[in-house]
Amino acid sequence: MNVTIERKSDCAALPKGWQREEIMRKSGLSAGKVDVFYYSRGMRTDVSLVPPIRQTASIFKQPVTVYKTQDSKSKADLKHGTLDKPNQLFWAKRLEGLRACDVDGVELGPVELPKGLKPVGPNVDDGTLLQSVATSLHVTSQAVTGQQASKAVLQMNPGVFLNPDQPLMHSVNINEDDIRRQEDRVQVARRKLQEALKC
Amino acid sequence: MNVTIERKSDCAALPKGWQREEIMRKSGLSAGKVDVFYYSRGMRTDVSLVPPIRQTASIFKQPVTVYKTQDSKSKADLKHGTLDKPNQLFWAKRLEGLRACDVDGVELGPVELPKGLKPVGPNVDDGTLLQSVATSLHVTSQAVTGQQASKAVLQMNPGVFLNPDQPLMHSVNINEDDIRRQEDRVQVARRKLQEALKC
DNA sequence: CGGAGTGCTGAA
DNA sequence: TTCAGCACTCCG
Repeated sequence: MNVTIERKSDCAALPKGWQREEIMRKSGLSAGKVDVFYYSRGMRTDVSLVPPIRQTASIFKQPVTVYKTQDSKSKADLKHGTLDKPNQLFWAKRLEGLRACDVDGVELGPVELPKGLKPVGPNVDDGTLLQSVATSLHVTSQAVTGQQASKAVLQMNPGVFLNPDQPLMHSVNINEDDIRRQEDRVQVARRKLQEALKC
Repeated sequence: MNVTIERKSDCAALPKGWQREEIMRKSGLSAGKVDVFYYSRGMRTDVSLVPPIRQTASIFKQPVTVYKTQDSKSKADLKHGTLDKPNQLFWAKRLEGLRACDVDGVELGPVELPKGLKPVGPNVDDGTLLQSVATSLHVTSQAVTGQQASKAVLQMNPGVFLNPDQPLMHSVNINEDDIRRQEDRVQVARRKLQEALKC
């Protein structure tokens, strides 16, 4: 069966930026009927709309959190009563002293964190920070952004200002430069791989 | 809303020995919807039936391969003509010299492999072995078992005896002792975690 | 659990 | 009879 593919282009009658797509049903009782889809930007298959997967060494898939600029409530927000049980303050401290080990049971050395990540709270060092960040990335489905309150206020009164849903680190601001640097790193890695594979 | 949990028991309308289980989706866009499962023996929640996830530092989920003793064909076997394009011999060698680096671009040191893993083939060292094993774990959907041919024969005539679908390592035999040792390691790790969490 | 794709159905 | 709008299934 030959099918003429409809131009998926902007349509005069549509608000600016909207697109109309017509998909013909290919089989079944309703074969030949047409479903019409409208998109405000990008198409169904637009790869740029799919959040990338976190490049953490994790056995769980961890898609990056997407912030929507339009005020579209997420479906989860509309549901009532799916509250998780509250986290204990400083729960990450219970993991202190634990360390991953290799096949022979030898504990791994300390991991160096990026300079941007600063621990907060009494007696929170880089090790605890790493454990709380790693756990957050695995456990929470929210964005991992760190603590919003100032260092002084957190030190003074953590019971009030510490957010137990976030790791024990200062909030991190990712700026354009950080993104560019990360893109560069990815570029370099890709080039190396390409180089290696093309022989 | 109160929900009566369906007894997960034999149902009159089902053939003898079959069970029906209704599982409510707990999160996501389709939260609240129900998936229905039927089993002829055992339940879904029988932990022993769920293949464990490989504990590799991988962003892909990698369930351990399950060998069934009953002659139930796997789903993949039932599909016809899904042949992958053949692998090049010694493809892993193209990755030699590549190494992961940390956030600052500093390359990571060499990784120590378990004693059981021995490289095979001309000029294949532990680094190449690691890369080929890691790639196999990510790429293939088969069991990763290593090369079956003897070292002598592989060295002599790799074009004939090397299996490009397997990493450049000798076949590994996992015996009861290995399994027990691994179970012990898991026990120890679990106890440590439990200890840490119960304060 | 999500997404693509088809089935179903009440209103017109 | 038609079909918009959603329900539902299937599969990865």
